[in-house]
Amino acid sequence: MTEPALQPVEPPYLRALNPPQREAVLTTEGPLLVLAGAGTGKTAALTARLAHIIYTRLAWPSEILAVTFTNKAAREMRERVGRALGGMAEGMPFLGTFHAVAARMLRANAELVGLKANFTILDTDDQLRLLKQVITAAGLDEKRWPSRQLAGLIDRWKNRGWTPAEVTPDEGEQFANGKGQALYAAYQDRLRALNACDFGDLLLHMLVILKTHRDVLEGYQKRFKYILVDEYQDTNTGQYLWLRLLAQARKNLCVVGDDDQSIYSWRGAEVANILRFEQDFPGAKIVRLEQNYRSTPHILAAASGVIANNGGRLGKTLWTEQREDDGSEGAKVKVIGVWDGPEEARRVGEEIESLQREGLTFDEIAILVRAQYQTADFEERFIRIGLPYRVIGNRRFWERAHNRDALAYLRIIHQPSDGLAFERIVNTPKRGLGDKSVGAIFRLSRADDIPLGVAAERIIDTDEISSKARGSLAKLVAEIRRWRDMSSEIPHAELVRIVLDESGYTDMLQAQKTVEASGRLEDLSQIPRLMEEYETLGEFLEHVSLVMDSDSVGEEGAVTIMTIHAAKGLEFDTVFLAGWEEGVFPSQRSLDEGGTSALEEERRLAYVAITRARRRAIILHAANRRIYGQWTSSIPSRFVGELPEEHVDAETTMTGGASLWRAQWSEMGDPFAHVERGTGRGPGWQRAAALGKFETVPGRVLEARASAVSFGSKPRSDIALGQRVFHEKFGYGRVEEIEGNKLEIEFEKAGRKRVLDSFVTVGD
DNA sequence: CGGGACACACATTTT
DNA sequence: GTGTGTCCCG
Repeated sequence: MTEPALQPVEPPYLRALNPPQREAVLTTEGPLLVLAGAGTGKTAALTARLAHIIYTRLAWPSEILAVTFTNKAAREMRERVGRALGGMAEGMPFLGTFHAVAARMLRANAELVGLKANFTILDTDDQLRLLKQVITAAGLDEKRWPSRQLAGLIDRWKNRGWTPAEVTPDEGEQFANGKGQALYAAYQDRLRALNACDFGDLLLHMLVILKTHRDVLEGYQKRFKYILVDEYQDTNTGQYLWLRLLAQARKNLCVVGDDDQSIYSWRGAEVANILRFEQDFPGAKIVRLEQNYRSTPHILAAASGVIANNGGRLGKTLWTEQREDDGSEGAKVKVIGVWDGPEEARRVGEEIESLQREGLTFDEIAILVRAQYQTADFEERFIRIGLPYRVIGNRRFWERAHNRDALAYLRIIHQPSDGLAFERIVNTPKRGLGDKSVGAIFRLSRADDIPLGVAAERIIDTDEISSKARGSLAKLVAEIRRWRDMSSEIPHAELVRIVLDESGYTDMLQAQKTVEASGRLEDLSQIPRLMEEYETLGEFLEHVSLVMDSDSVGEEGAVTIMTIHAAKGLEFDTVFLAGWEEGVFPSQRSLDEGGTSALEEERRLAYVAITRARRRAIILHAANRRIYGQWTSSIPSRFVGELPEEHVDAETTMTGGASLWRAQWSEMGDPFAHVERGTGRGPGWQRAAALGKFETVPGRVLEARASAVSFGSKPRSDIALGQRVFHEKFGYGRVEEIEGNKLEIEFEKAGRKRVLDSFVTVGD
């Protein structure tokens, strides 16, 4: 026997790992598939693996390729590896999302696909505008052949790794009577001319380069001694091909995933990639992580019960030793039926307040929804009761026109050939450069094959446009030049302020004096803060185009509201799962488009949702919901019925209770079975209601609850013109106008805004 | 050329 | 209920 003292000291990162996790860490050579169920310590194992490879000098940080699907995951991994190694993880330049890593590689090889290293990454909006131009240029009616649809097709092709030449006639047929392929090709030409890339291009261009340039491929194969892929079930075909090329030489490819958590097939993800990993990489070792460290038994069992309804799973048996402090199995999954959306929000608010009284902090609580529109009821309620919250995944920030305008100014400064950015700001704010002048610039740009910005400069010296237009164009061009010169000297966060002021953009908004305008100014004022985190303007722009998220510079100590998709990979003590109703979740739209396989994906989403909870999962469903302005009645989600009864505590404010719904479901089977798919324009829940059978809410219940629903509509007697009032978000102000229950208030700090009277209290 | 009035589609999930 | 495109007039 070896003396214990002689054994090498076990590195800290291996401590606290269970045997399969250890195996996942120590099996560094050869292909490895780690099947990691929800909450099984996957991230711990992954970071330990990276730490191990670096710590034992198998590779330098820069020789590891580690891809994740979200920036959040990448950030977390970087932090945790750093912690495990204490600064040794410096670098890891190739740890990031597929897109971020691909962008980095592409910048180094851009010229091989006819781009320059400083190419622009287009956002969806630019992409659509460009496609619209392409469609119109081909003599097609954009109304009949919408750019959105073409964008969807092209995206799908790119996800599969197809260049225009590889689009099958059959596929090209799907748009404008077979012009799909030609339009795709034309679009790619336009992109190249603009020195730009769309999202899919980042991966596709890199794939093409790896396929056609042996030297480049071999360079990367040599460089990446180890490759690690997180969330492998979410890879699409293009990403799979990309990985296969890179891993071919050394075969040190470790992929981690869970087929039960595959929720991105609509984005091109192929679960098949994980299902056939063994065939792709013969001799692959498989490690299963099945011990769950996150959730209490009831929660895990409830989730397992739901997912068991799916077919074609790799299959795992998750188990847990988690118990409450007192050794009990903890709370069952609670199902609460409520009357409508506002009541759902009210109810969640009350539950949160009582949890807080028990000592739970707001950060440990999340509300998960299927779709963004569901967040509105909660926001409204939480503002009203002063409950701190944050909404994650607010990608809408960079989708708002004014924010993109600001971005376009920065883009044209950073990248003179960014024609789309120039087009966007040339007449915003208005400077007398209308369709006529801009059209002339366009023609010159196309005729001489020069970027829009250059054409603009040249046209000043011609008489193509009116002298007035010439004057303001000359001024604009000069200003952009000046800003560009400035940009190397002053902090870029400062640059935005200067640009927005000097361009007249701020003045334009200030002149509008509307509530919307003040909100926009508020948005714009946040941009410098968002920029401060980046070294250079270029870095910032790259980040924005890759993330399109304002990164929720979030307050601590707030309840989190987000979509289930955004919650993947996260965990909370208590999770509220809102809107579990047919049509909402599973989403009718999804069902209409994808049938059974879409239903299974929705079910995986339900599984992901439940498994986010450590100690408490509360599922809610409302009998009525206002969707797109229309009140519609709805029935509980079939997933509610799939929860194993013994792990559920049901409570409903409606007659019959949960057991009634459960009975109905088992009796009915699939109530949509006889509803034709994809027909009719109305949302599915309307169709569901039309089935009659489900409109079982008795009138007297309706009456009994109705009074609880209406609030805030009665005029307030305590508010008069000139009254000093207080608002949760905007602070103190004076009432300037009263219109029903809407008030126009001049706030001391926030300016003039219209708010509902229910949001203010009488000030002193 | 700019602005306002109006009609109208259009509405999941995200790198 | 939203935002966007279009039409007309000053």
